[in-house]
Amino acid sequence: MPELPEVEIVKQSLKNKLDHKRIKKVIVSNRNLRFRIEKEFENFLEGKSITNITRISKYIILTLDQKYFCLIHLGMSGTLHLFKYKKKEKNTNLSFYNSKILPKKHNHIKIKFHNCMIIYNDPRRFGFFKVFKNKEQLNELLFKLGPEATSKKFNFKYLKNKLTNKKKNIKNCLLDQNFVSGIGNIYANEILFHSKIKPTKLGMHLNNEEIRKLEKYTKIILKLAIKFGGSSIRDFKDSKGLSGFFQNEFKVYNRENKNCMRKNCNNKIYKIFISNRSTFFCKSCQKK
DNA sequence: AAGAGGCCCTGATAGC
DNA sequence: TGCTATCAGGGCCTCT
Repeated sequence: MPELPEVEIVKQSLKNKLDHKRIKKVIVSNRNLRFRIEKEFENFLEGKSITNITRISKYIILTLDQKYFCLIHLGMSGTLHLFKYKKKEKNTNLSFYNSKILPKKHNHIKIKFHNCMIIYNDPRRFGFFKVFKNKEQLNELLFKLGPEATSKKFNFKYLKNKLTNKKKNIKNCLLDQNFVSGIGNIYANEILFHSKIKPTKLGMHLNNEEIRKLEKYTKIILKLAIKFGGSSIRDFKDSKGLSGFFQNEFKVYNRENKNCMRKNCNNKIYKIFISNRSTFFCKSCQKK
């Protein structure tokens, strides 16, 4: 599901809700996510307070007691659901949460707070939770990432330098998180359409104008997608259950055989596969 | 060393 | 209706 805009939306929807909340109880019902959840996971989290919630590329980071970290990646199908506490019935230990609909299966992790809880659901289990006992350990993992697509570090100079002699096609470059972080398959397709660059073009063959457009539209598209609340295909929702609307703005993604939306272009959108990922483009707008 | 492809996993959908 | 095949928003690992 989630690329940088969707992860940002999830983070925003958790922010202020979980800030400074103390974790009362953690329940893991399936430890086999992308990485197996460590035995100490529950114990480590319980009793600690969430002192900050941030996002780096497609990762959500919970800061715990200002010095520990819980790194969350939603993989392809992960979702976080926030439930507010409603009431506790007299003489029982049952807690009741508001009635927001939750999938019946694949709810792998529950994190309970005083008056709310979050549930991690992930059918395909490509996502993961991992705790870090200090910042150095966390940075070790994160420093391998390329500059964030929305950041100043991702600029003409960086791209020009990186693309020189790059024999990889530009679409795979955009999907390579060590090249630039935060972009996934949907936004890679959309960015290349707006930049008028053919997805199969080798990185080394981009001219200066194309590099400038690539930088420009990467930032425009991702920031616009955040404004629209992300893209909700296959039911992406934020932690409160709200959908995004950027899917209505797609120009090429999932539009095989439909008309190109650029003014005065009469061509259709083609679908090809690049490294087994579906790739959409207009042959006439993205000639080379 | 860089790049391509397989693979992890479940579910929705298309085609027969 | 019910089977099988294919494909999904990610990224790690292996092979060349």
